[in-house]
Amino acid sequence: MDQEEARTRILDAAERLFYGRGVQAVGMDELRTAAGVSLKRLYQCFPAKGDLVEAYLRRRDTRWRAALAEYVEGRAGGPGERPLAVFDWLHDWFAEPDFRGCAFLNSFGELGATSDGVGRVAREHKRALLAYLTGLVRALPVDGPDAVAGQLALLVDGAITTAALTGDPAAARHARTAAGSLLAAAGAREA
Amino acid sequence: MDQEEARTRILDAAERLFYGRGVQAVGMDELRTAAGVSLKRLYQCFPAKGDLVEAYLRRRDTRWRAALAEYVEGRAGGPGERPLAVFDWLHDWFAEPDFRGCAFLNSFGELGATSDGVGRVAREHKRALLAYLTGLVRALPVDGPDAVAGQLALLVDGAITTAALTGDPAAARHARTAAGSLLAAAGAREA
DNA sequence: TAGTGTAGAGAACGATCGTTCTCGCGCAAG
DNA sequence: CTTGCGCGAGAACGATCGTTCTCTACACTA
Repeated sequence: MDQEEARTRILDAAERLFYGRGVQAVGMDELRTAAGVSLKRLYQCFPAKGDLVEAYLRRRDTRWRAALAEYVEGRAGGPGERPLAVFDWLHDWFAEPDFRGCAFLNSFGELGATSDGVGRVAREHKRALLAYLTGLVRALPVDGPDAVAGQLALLVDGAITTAALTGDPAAARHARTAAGSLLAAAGAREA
Repeated sequence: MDQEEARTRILDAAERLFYGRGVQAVGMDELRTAAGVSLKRLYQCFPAKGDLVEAYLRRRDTRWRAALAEYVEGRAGGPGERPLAVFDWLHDWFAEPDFRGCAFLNSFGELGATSDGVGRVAREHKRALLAYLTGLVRALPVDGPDAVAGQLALLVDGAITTAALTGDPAAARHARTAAGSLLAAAGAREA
């Protein structure tokens, strides 16, 4: 087996287990079994569990944001619908059977006080998300686009945590409605 | 030492340590030392760690919501300012030096997949918060007060998680601005 | 005063954690 | 063919976890 394939299989197993049950609830031995990789290989790919956690979060960050951007790009008609399409994508995500909230907020809540690496990755993720939303809002004729983007980011995080706790994807629709009101209040016209 | 006092000291230590560093990062022995209580006493008050975690969360829930309600009651002028006062209270909370996000969301992210007791308490907390916000909004002449309250709840959760991650209490002000826009959009007048 | 029960201090236990070490097998080079 | 070398399988290690047990000291009662 290639070193590259081993990394992929380890990261796949890590994402499924860490995201589904929490980092501390999954031992390295169970992870090794799920990945179908020897313990030696696992430790030569990731010298410590913390490295694996950070790598898992980084890969998930890029994939998550790419999937969101691809959906918004392909779905939304005009620029005015793009910020709202974000919440449509959230709704689809929330409805997935293994949805369990934001991986970064969960990991930060679990390890943020101990590991600064987790906190760093989580902050970068949210900062990148805010930057993406800011780009979407700036393309519209709204007053104070950066402030509005920050408000949308609050709605996104609120919807994710609410959906995770209640198990109800409807939080995405409520957030979408609120986002529409905020954009309208800031003067967005259907462009 | 009284049994009642022992319970209080244990819960005080549990709240400080569990909230500050996460549940799994704190052992029963460290907790025993922090509480100044014998191990035997600790286990006769709380037969297992899970019981202590749930008790800590339940006490925090009642105190947290009581503090919020007291602030809103005493601070806000008219009923129209009450929903906004919620975010002022959040700002004060975020600025506290040991603020580390929502104890219920943190615990749920850490243990929600394993322990259903934690999930139950966290859901009850958020449901009670939503009910409180609904009461505040229903006192105003707005269209669809329940939907608006749900939107405010999204902003509250978003502000808490954002402030926890960035360490910046400004998230509360942004959320307050957004809440004002949403209330205005729903037809709230300064009552 | 002698006996009894309870509490505190901390050792001890079994389980599990992250990590490393050992062993044996297959393969490639000389 | 032989001789290393790298890999997989899993035992082993030290630490730590949640929980229980032991032992001692002391307050209260007859």
